[in-house]
Parts: sequence; C-alpha cells; structure tokens
Amino acid sequence: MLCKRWSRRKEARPQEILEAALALFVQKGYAATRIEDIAREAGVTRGTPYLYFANKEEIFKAVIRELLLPEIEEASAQLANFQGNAAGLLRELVQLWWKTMGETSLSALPKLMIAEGGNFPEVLDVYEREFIHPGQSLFRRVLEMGIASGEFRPVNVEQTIDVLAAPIVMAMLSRSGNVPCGNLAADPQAYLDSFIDVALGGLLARPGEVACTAPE
Amino acid sequence: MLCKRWSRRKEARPQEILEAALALFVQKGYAATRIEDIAREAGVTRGTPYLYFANKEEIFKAVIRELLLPEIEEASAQLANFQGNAAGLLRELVQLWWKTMGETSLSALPKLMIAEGGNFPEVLDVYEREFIHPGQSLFRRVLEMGIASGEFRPVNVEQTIDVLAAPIVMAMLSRSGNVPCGNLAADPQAYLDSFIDVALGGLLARPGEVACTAPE
Amino acid sequence: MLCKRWSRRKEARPQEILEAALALFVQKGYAATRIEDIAREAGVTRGTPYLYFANKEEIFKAVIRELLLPEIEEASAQLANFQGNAAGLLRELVQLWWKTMGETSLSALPKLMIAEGGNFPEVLDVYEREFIHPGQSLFRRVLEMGIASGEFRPVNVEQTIDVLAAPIVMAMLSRSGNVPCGNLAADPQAYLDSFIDVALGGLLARPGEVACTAPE
Amino acid sequence: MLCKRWSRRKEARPQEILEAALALFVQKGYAATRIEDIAREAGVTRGTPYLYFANKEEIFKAVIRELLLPEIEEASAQLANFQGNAAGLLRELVQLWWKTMGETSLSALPKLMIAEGGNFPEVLDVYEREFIHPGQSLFRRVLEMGIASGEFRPVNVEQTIDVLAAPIVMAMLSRSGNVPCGNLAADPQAYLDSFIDVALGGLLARPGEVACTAPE
DNA sequence: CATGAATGAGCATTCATTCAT
DNA sequence: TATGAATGAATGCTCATTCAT
Repeated sequence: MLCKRWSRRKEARPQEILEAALALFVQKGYAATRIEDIAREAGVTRGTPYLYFANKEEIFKAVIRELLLPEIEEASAQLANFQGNAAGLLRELVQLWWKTMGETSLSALPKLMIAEGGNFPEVLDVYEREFIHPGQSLFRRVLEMGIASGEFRPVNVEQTIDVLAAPIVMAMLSRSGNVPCGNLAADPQAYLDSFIDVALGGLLARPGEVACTAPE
Repeated sequence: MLCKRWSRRKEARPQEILEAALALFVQKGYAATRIEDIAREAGVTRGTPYLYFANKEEIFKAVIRELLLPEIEEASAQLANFQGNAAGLLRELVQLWWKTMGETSLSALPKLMIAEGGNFPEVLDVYEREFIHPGQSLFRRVLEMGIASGEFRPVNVEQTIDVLAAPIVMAMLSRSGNVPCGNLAADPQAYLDSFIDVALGGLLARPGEVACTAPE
Repeated sequence: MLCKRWSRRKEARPQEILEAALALFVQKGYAATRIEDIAREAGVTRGTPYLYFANKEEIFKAVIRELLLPEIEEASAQLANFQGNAAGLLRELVQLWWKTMGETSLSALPKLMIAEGGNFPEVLDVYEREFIHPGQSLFRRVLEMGIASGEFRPVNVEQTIDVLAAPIVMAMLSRSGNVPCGNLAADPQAYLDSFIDVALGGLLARPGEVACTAPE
Repeated sequence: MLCKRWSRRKEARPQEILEAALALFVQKGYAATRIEDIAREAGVTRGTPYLYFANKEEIFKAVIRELLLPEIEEASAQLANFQGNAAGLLRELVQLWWKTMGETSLSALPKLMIAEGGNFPEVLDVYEREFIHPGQSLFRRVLEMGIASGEFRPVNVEQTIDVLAAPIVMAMLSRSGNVPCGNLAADPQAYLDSFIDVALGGLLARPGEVACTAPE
C-alpha cells in the first residue's frame, strides 16, 4: 500500500492468488479456507480475488485447471518417452513420476481430490480423466511390455497397476502437510527405492521360477 | 415421527448421531457437514445432538473416540494372534486387516484423517498412536520374523512397512465414497490378491536367487 | 429422586418455584435466568414449572403477584397504624419500612422493577399502584401532619416524599446482590440512622427559625 | 440506504453503534437486546457491529469504556474545582453533578449497573472505582470541610455521603426510561431543590441548636 | 485495477416449551 | 403429578460477495 508491493505485473496476480489458494486448500481444506485467507496470503485484499474469479468455487476449479492441469501435461510429456527394458522402465517411471509430480505442487492433487472430490464431481471427472487414467496407462504400458517380453511374470495387469500406484500416491500425500503416512515422509527417496525393490522383486520372472510354480 | 418420539431408546441416540456424523463427515467433509444434516440423517431435529455433545467439534472427536477407536481395538485384538510361516502370516494379516478394518466403518479413518487431520491435531495424534503405530508393528513383526528365518529377503524393514501399508490404505480409501483410486474399488478382494502376489514375490527369498545375486 | 425429596406437600411446589425464580431473577435478571435454573433451584426438573405456570412470563408475574404483593399488603397493614408526633412517626415509619420491606424478600422489588420494568409494563403498573403510591401516601401523611402542626417546616410535600424515599429504596437495592450503592450495604441500620438524623434535621422547624424566615 | 452506503464516515460507525447499544441496553436490558436491534438503531445491518466489536459482551464493555468512562472523567474534571463555603459547595456540587451526569448519557450508568452489574463483575469493579468512589470523595470533601469549619453539624460522614448520594442516583435512574421513582421524573430540578433544602436543613449547625439539644 | 466497509444469507448454538412415559 | 428427551424458533456470529471510492 505504502510502498509498491505490486511492482510485479498485474498478469501475475491471478497466478499468485491461485497459488495461495492451493496452499491453503491443501492445508486447511476448501470449506475452512476463507477468501480473506487467500487474499492475505497472496498479498492483496478481500475484493481482489473477485476481479479475477467469479467466486470461491471458481477459484477451486481454477486451481485445478490453471495450476495443476498444465503441470500434469508437462509431466506426462516427460513421462511419455522413456525407454529401455521393462525393469528399467519401471524404475525410471517411478523416479520421473516423483520428480515431476511428487516434488512439485502436483503432489497436492491426491489430498485435494480425496478431501474435496465428493463436493466437486466435475473436478473429480477431470482428475480421473487427466491424471488417473494417463497414470494408469503409463504403468499398463510398462507391465504389458514386460509381460510380453517374458521379463515380468504374467500378473493381473489392471489390478497391479493400482497396486503399483498406491505407494506413489502415498508418497505424494505425505507431502501434503499433516497427512499421516507412517515414516515415509522423512525420506521419500528411500521409500521409493524400497518400493521399487519390492515391486521389481515381485514382478520379475526368474529362470528357476518357471519350474518352481508351473509344475505345482 | 409425530407418534413415536420415544420409540428408540435414549441410550441409542448418541450412537445413532455419531454414525450419521461419520457418514456425512466422510462424504462431505467436516466443515461442509451441517449439524442439521447430521440430525436429519439420525432421524432427530436440530437441537438433539446438543443434548449429547457440546458442539460440532466434540461430535467429530466423539466419532473418532466412541465409534472408531473401539473398532480399532477390537480389530487389533483379532490381528494380534495370527500364526504360521512369514508368507502365511503376511497373507493372513492383509486379509484380516481388510475384514476388520476395510469392510467395517473403520475404513473411513484414512479419508477422515487425510482430509481433516490438519484441523484437529490432537485427533491426529490419537490416530497415529492408536492406528498407524500398531499397524506398523504388525507388519514389522512379520517382516522381521520372515527375514530372521531366511524366508524373506533382507529388505529395509521400516520403509517396506510403509510400502506394504500403502495398498491397504488405498483400498480403505476406495471405500470412502468419491475417492478416486483407479479401478480398485470395483473388486477390492482381487486387488488385495494382486497386492499379496506382488508383495510376496518381492519379499520371498529363493534358492537360486542367492546364487544369482550374491555371487555377482 | 432416590429418596423422597418431595415429602413436602405438593401445595408447596408453586411457592418453592416462585421463590427460586425470585432469587434468580434478582441475581441474574429475567432474560438470563433459564427455566432450568429455576427448576434446579426449586429441586424439580424442567417440565415441572409448566405444571403450575403457563410460561416464563407468567412465572415472573406470579413472583410479583403471589410472592411480593401479599408481602406488600402485610407490610402496609403494619405501617398503617403507627402513631405519635410527626418526628416520631417519621422515625417509626422508616424503621418499620425497613423491617417489613428491607429485611424481607420485598427488598428485591426495586431492583426487579428497575431492571425488568421496561419489559413488563403491566407489572410496572401494579408496582406503581401497589407499592409506590401507598408508600408515597405514608410519607405524605406524615409530612402533612407535621407541617400542619407546625412541627415541620413548610416544605414542598410531593418532592420531599421522593427525597425521603430515595435513601430507603437505596437501602433496599443494597440488599439485592451485586448492586453498587457505596458502603451502605455494610450496616444498613447505621445508614438509616444517619438518614433520619439528616432528614429530621432538615424538616424540623425550630423556635428561632420562625423568626428567621417568616418575617422576611 | 441503497444509494449512500458511505455517507457516514467509517470512524463514526463504532460510536454510533455504541450509542445505539447504550440506548437499547438501558431500555430493554442486555439480554433482551438483540444485535440486530442495535444494528437497526445504528442504521446498519447485522454484520456491521462485528466489524468493530468481537461480540455482544464486548459491545457492552465498550459502551462503558468508550462512551461512559470518558464522560465520567470529563464530569469529574468539572466537579473538581468548585469553591465557596460548605453550604454553597454542596449546592453547587449537586447542581453540577446533575448537569454533568444527570442530563447527559451518564445518567444511564446506575440503571445499567443495577440491572447488569451482577453478570459483568469486571465492569462493576470499574464502575465502583471510576464512578462510586470519586463521587463519594466529592461529598466527603464537602462534609469534612463543613464540619471542620463548624458550618455543618458533626454527622457520621461516611454514612451521610451515601444518604446524600441516594436522591441524586434516584434522579439519574428517573431518566433511564421506565424506571419507577415516584413523580420526581416530572421535574428533576424541583426535586433536587427540595433535596438540597432538606439536606442543608439537616446539615447546617444553628446558633440556638447547641443549647437546644445538648442540655437535654 | 485495487480497496475494504458493508451486506445478508447461512450456520452453530441456546433454551422455552411440549408431551410420551 | 413429575420426568426429561425432544423440539424448533430465535439469536449470535461468520464469511462469501458487492460496490462506492
């Protein structure tokens, strides 16, 4: 007010408001977050968010649409073109996922959807279409490739996709503030390593194993 | 409604109110649930919840304390005395967990804590103490037993605990209404089978494997 | 409840309820007094007052009508037949007033009327008709008698009535709980003595005084 | 209402709300006064009082602190420097008291304290410290001065203070709406004249009086 | 563009009152 | 008669939203 706090361009405003909103929605939940909280966090006053967004619900939707969807797309693009054998792919997929979705603001998404999804069905649809399904496709691709090449055991692909996704989602949740997830939050990387270790152990076919299980 | 005001026993009322509250808190979240919603769901009117609980926050805490904690304890008691070899134990642990915590109202707990934990720190403490830690202990016990007997590979126990917990928590979340968890919700049992399949595959030591990795 | 608390006759009930109500109305005010407070104070439960009184307002009116009006009448009867010279009458009037109205539950009346009168106009009318006017009549009688006999100076009777009433009302107020009235509450009797001392000093005509004012 | 939302200055609002609150608290009592009443009386809507005061109780305290205490201080300052002989001082004290405390909004104070004091003990303390005690000091000063100079009879000073205060408090009460105080309300000035007449008559020592009473 | 005073609908909570037992 | 669980209107308070500046 006195000094020029808003020397940054006006174009930055909506973005700043959405970032403030994201942080608070994740921290306190949608209903418990007041517009004034968002405004203060964004360094503006009560009326300003309404210059850019029609109402609170639109702010929530815009957080998803304007902040998180673009990040999803960016992350998806990076995830699209990894290569190598199935085990390597899986390893790389998990690591890249973490780098692009776990260590960015995208990690807020699961908590947001778990907590608020029920009150925003359309947003839930978007989430499923833009995040869940693409994510499943990535794992499906790796699993099918590995099974086809004989590198992986012939597991139930659709169920296994979600088994593999669970620890990653958990790791994302662990970054969303006061979400209790055991002690994985302390060292997500070690957690992911253990996850890959167990998962690959569980997936890889081994020479002797064919004789071990099939004959039974 | 007009005729039988006393049809249900007074002693049943608090329980009914808490059950209504649990359902709505899970469905819509704490803040978005109005006392009147809870009352209507419980078949009473606005004032009645206040005959038994001081205010909305106390209703939330009572849901945890009166409804869920006793179920946790009951489930823990059942989980305490399973037996057999490590693989069997793990299988049994997961199945029993699901039966006692997944298919009961306890499945609401993770969603509740993820969504509302940040606003109820004391409740979060209780959750960690009464649910997270005992659950981790169960897995720790199985893992240490299996590793000690040579049945399991020597994995990082603490991290693996949380890896194994993730799919189960996910399965619990899948039962909490509009929580998006891929397609595991359709057939949790099949999901858990795949999970055990992959997990055991990843944990079991195999004869040839020692030669396979160690000598390298 | 367990033992027979209500061994006292049922006829005592309404009276007990009114006494409880009077105490609480004086202590906390009409609006801040809950029916349940009254019931508990009277040793009954929520519903019982409604067996005897239609609603809270009727309880208030009954407190005035059933408890205080009879006491007023009794006191008036005693005050009616005092005798002697004017000075003695005044002295006796004040003393008797205090004994019958100050040291009984009647002392509650001024506080009740000051605090609640505005919300109960009919009660205020009763108060004026049954308490204020008779009281003024008593003082008027003494003053007129004293002036007529030359014992008192010729003061403005109507105004002086209220001047003389003020300290007595004050003394009554001092007995109604947390009413701040200086330090008169500590020893009302001494206060009344000082009052009579000053008042008589101010009223009595004296030999030399006639010459002092009349000739002018 | 529709057109000029900002016609009155923001700084005036709290004051206006407090004045409305004072009027209503005196008229109907604290509990019976709804925030909406206050708001309407102040020409604003339900939410506005909460922009300036945390809750209803704070409005009550602010009425005392912000409206009445400053007036007390102002009045005290005026009362502090009267002069003359004791009889003149007393006369002047009463008149000035009336002008500064009876004919201003301060006249509300006694009714407020009598009616609500019991529910606001801290406010009662303030009242006693800031109003009662200073007022007693003024009378004490005059009485002691008069007695010391031989102008007044040697009365019990502490009790007489409260005797002299009673009619003034009564006169203040008579201005607080439906408070029943006899017919003094019609002409407070005449009432105060009669009061001074009687009081001075009762206090002044007279030449012949020493002989008149002592020898008996 | 931005502000923040004001609005008023919405919800938590209280409590006088009812009525089945 | 007496009880006390239940009711629901009333009211304190919050906060999304508006709009004059």
